[in-house]
Amino acid sequence: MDQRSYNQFCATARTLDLVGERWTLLLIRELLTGPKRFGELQNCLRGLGTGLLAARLKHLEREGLIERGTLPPPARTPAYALTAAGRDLEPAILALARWGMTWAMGQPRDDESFEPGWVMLGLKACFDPRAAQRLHAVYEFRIDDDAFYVRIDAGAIEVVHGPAQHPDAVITTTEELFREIAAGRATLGEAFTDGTASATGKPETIRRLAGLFRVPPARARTAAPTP
Amino acid sequence: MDQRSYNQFCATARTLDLVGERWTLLLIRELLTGPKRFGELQNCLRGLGTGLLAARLKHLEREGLIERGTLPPPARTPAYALTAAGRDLEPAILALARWGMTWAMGQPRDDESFEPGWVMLGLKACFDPRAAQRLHAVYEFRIDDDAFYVRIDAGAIEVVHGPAQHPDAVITTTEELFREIAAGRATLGEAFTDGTASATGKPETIRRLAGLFRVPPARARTAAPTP
DNA sequence: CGGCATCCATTTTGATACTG
DNA sequence: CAGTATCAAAATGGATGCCG
Repeated sequence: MDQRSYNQFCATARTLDLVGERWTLLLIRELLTGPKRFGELQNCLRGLGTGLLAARLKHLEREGLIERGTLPPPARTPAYALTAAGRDLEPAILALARWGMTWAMGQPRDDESFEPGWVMLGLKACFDPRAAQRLHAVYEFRIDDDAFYVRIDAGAIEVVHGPAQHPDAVITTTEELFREIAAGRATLGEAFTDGTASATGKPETIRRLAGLFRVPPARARTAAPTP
Repeated sequence: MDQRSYNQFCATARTLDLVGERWTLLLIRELLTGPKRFGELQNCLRGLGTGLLAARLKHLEREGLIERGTLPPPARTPAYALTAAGRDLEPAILALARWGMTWAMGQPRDDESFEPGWVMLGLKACFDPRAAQRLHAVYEFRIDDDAFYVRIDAGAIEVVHGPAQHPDAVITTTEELFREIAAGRATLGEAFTDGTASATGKPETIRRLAGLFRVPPARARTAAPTP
């Protein structure tokens, strides 16, 4: 599982030697929004068996991409978190996500699973720092029984799985809307208008939210003439 | 080979469904610097058998990421080129490369193969558009028997495998130097000084070259405290 | 629940031989 | 060369069962 290397002295190949195996990048994707426990990971990653999950976690820990630790004091249960090296994979994963938004999303198939966190990460991938100049705000998203918070700080964005401490605005909506957003059939702005999402908090903070993200238009993957 | 899907309605997962299999991203990496033939691909990708290469090419063609065509008129031999969708994977591949430069390069192992093109792509990944303001120039790199050209156009960079038509400057050097650059033990600037690389052409164009790239410093992948 | 071990059916892969 | 055919060796997935 890690003795199979491409044997190329190339930055891309070396990276794929470490994280190119099946499930690995998706596992890291899950940890991008905060530490998760074994069972949580298994829930998000249907089809990944316990054995393979344990092997992948061990491999990533040995390679210094994740750390096994325990959640904040009250809960003494083990959890996995990204190290600095692991966190630094975020730009690559968001780049893959942007590609997927453009070229591969279309309609959900009915055998596909879905997590609101994937859309939260998608929003992050579409975040436009220039649209967030001078904005400092914490948003809390409540999607059915899931919660995320988004902290915007002068062109930087942070997305974390879990409720916020002192949100400036709270957005309440459904997983169904998030599915529609992922399919490109809805936007946050429209959702506020047609009532599929509601918000409480500082009006100005709410007003700026929808403009922070530039969703790339979907395109079809048909052979294109070389320019 | 394509019936194995993650079955997630997620942009990242959908992308990996298409290009996440072994060898696929490296294959696309090879095509980022221009069309290549079956045999050329096989040469760069030691360990990838002909059967699997053929299968991958067929899959990528069917999915609209590459096109099978023939090289420019004189040679009537088949070659594979990226479509617009395939080319659009470049940001993701360069992001993976940047990660590898930072966290995974170190020294070459002696069982690793090496291609100068991988370093050319590494340079592209380190290109700093702001350092190239107002610069319009075509550089030709001659690395032993390989050639690449690099066109800089006001903050944009293009890297193509093959000789240039009318280069403003020609850089001549060895594969050995490129290996050292990949290992972070040499830079273009030093190479001009110590004579391991030589350049002919417009002095001002040559002078600006080394400053166009910001190579990220290498870091060790040891468990880091979460900030 | 967290996590590892084991067994087994199915895929993927790697390596090589072979054909136009 | 470009690509198919073939076969052995891994990797995967699913279903357990076990132990703290």
